[in-house]
Amino acid sequence: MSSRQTQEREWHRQFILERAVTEFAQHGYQGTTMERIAEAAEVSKGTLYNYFSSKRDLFLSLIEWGSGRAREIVEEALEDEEKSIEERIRILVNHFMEFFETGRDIHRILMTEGNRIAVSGPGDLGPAIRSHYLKFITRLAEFISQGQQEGVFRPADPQRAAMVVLNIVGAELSHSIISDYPEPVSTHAEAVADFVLGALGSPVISRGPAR
Amino acid sequence: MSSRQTQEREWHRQFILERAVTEFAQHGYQGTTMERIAEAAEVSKGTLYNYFSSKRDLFLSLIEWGSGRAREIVEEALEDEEKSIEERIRILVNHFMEFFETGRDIHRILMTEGNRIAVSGPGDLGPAIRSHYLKFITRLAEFISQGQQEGVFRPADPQRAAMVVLNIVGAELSHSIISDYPEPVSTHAEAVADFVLGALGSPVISRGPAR
Amino acid sequence: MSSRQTQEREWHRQFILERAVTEFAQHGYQGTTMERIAEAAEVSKGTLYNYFSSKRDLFLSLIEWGSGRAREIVEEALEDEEKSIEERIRILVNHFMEFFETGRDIHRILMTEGNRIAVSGPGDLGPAIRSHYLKFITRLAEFISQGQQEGVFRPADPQRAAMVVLNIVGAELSHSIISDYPEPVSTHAEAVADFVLGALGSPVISRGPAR
Amino acid sequence: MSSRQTQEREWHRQFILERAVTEFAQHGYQGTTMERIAEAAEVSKGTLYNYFSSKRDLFLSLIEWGSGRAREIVEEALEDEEKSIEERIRILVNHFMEFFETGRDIHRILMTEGNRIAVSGPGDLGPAIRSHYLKFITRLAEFISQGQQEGVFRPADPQRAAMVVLNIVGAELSHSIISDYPEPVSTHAEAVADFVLGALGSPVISRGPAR
DNA sequence: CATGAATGAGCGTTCATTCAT
DNA sequence: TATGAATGAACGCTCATTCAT
Repeated sequence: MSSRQTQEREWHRQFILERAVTEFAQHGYQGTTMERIAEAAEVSKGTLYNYFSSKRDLFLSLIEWGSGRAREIVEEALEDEEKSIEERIRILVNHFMEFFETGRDIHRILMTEGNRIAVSGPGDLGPAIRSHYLKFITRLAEFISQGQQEGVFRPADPQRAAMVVLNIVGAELSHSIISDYPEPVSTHAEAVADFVLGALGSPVISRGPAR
Repeated sequence: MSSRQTQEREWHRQFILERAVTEFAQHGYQGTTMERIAEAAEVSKGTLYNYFSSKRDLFLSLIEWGSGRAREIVEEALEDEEKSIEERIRILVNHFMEFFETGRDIHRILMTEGNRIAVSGPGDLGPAIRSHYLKFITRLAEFISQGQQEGVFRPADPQRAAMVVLNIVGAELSHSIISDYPEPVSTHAEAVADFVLGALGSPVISRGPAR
Repeated sequence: MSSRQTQEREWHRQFILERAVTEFAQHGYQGTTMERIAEAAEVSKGTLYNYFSSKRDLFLSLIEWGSGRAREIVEEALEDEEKSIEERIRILVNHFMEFFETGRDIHRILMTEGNRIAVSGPGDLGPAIRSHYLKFITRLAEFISQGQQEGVFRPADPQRAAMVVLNIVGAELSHSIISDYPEPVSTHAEAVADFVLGALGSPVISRGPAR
Repeated sequence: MSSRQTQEREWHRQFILERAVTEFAQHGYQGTTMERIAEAAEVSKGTLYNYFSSKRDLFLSLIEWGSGRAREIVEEALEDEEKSIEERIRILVNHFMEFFETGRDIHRILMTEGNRIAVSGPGDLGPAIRSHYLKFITRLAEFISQGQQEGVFRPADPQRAAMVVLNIVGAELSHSIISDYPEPVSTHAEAVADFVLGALGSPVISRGPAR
């Protein structure tokens, strides 16, 4: 097969994934039909199976892709050792918020469906997703641990703290849905970061409009 | 119909709901079949339809019941005006943690399935659930608002803050699932309360083993 | 469940099997759809699954039923020790021919589909069918072995001989299909028995119209 | 188009057929996919359709080819008028057994799938196959008829007798499958011939190890 | 001519719901 | 009221066939 064909095949695969994300985000794993995905991706049902061996495979590919992107965000935000710990947390939240804007759907899946499926999903999706989740959490926990050693954060189980950070960020997503406000979610990145830093124990000096 | 018959009917209905909770918690809304619920409730499939007009109705009844119980917890914890704001938050978290222990399933549904379905569930479960959610959040937001006025909490959008509180508590649930630790979740109520108070802006003086 | 209900359920199951036989006989295992069986049995597709867990299960039940009936025929024909060996073979062939008349379809399945599937069927039907086949062949082989010891039949591998007998009887089925003759297959039982006895080595003295 | 091109095209066609035989033999008509055939023939799926207009056409070509080869065997074995009738039957059986060895697959198809499809196959394969079958049977019947006139065989419907011969040979195939013995089928050609001659009414004087 | 991506009708199977008993 | 057999629409998935390259 020529390289160009391989390339195009990969593009097409990506395209299908991108369209599928929205469906899964809106209807959940079980509620999303291959038929709908096919329509959303503007291909026939059969074509889906030329790219993914099953619905499960498609969904897992999507989780992998999404959690990969999320890990990149964490990495990019945390790796710059020149910046202060607090600064880096703010950047992390910021990047996450922006990721929401463009990848709001994939995040929603990661947060809710992933959470539920990690418990006892159909076709044993659980372990696979849980593993992606853990890689993600672990990196964040390491950073928090470092912050604790430097005295910036108060002592607490780093993994629990990482989970808390993740869920506070997720709370903003829920809030945006419930409140149905018009402005981009990332507008509130500062406010969210305040909650995160507060939870981790850092003295909060909000730089947002409040106060 | 005699009052006693009415009473028994109501008991039976409750019994079915209690058995259904576990199923929904384990398999999600779509993944739970009426067949399974019937078996779990030790009745026939047909009987289910004598008590609930549809699967949707059954699930909604369950959400209503669960979120009702959750609202009671919030109310009980927050109403005692003799206690300090911070004290009441700690009690709230404590009660929630205990609710997890006994009603872990209903909570899991409220947190994950509820969250997802609130967006765009099958058969338009969304609006109904969202309304329950809001009543719940609103009460918490009122209390936080009061705390802010009293200067105990730092200023922030109270509804957003309420959502953050809820999600921090939810984080512990996720953490317990991921970490698969053996002790009761409520063991960690103190640690969770610390995160909550930190996020809300209260100066944290942990009374747990840390420090 | 009352005994009458159980009884009726069993009848219904039998009825479905009887209707299914024709379909499988005409279109083979893979060529027969559950839809067609449902139509033939005058029920909905879903009902089929109230009685059989899968297409495979339905087919296997049918094979079991048919091969059970066939074994009974063999047993009935061969057990009467008062009759001569040759006489019993003639009775056997006769009964088989009559079985064809009423159960032509099940026989066709046993002969052709069974044969093919025994090799490498879909969903590993092979071993199950092969086992039924063997019980059947073994009883016949025992009888032939006895005949050989009594000097009525010439020496030969009894199992091979049993297979030959079965296939000669089967040949008549093929012949009736190819020639498309109008009279009942059992009309030719004598002629078929002559072939069988000849093959087994008994001196043939046909009592049919030939000679 | 040059003759050489035509030639090569024909070769390629043959090659595909030879590879397809194995697939059809193992999985049956319906159970064999064009995908599998393409893989087995080391071409793409599309190419298959350059040589055969449809799966049906491919299968029919294969039946034609196989039954042609079978007819040749019959012809070769029976035409040598110098040999005795009995001798020629033994040669026929022998050749058939050898044909099994090299063309076991095509035979299996002819015997089982062919048999079933002859009745009412998908896409009306029936009549076409039946016609091949008849040509084949008819030649054998003629020979048997001759044997009967010469008094070597007892009187019987020649076509029925031909069918019986064919099925006895087929019995050995079934037997080899059921018994799963290791030696080549042709090892037992003598034994099979004994059964055939016995069935046709010839006095059996086995030349095999038995007696 | 060779390819393999695209197609869509059709398959086996599931399950919420109905209804005669 | 309680039952569970019957239903049929809808699902995930397969595969013979087409066609642009």
